Amino acid sequence: MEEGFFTRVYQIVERIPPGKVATYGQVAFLAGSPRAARAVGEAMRRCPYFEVPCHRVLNRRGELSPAPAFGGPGVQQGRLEAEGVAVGPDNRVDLTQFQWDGK
DNA sequence: ATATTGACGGGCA
DNA sequence: GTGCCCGCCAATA
Repeated sequence: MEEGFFTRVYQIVERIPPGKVATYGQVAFLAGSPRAARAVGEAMRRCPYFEVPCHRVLNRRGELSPAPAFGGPGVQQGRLEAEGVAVGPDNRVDLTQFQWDGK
């Protein structure tokens, strides 16, 4: 019963606890395709359900996704800070401190 | 069916 | 540490 690669990615993203963030590569790895980070980005861009905390998924550098894609500047940053994630002045997060362990 | 795109990752300068 | 090139996977036109 394969519901699609996207659905699997959404399940993993929903597993990310508040106050933590994950990289596209990590989600792709948990999804079963460690090289499908790009496909994960597409899934996040779609974000069909609001239950999917796509704002917690960052790139390998801990940079937040393009603000326009989130409906406006500061949206993703505001959500992360509201959960306890410190966002730097360059819209970056310290992955060494906030990256999800995957458990 | 093929071609192009896209919220990416790793390696090297 | 940042920036550029190439490669990977899945979805869309």
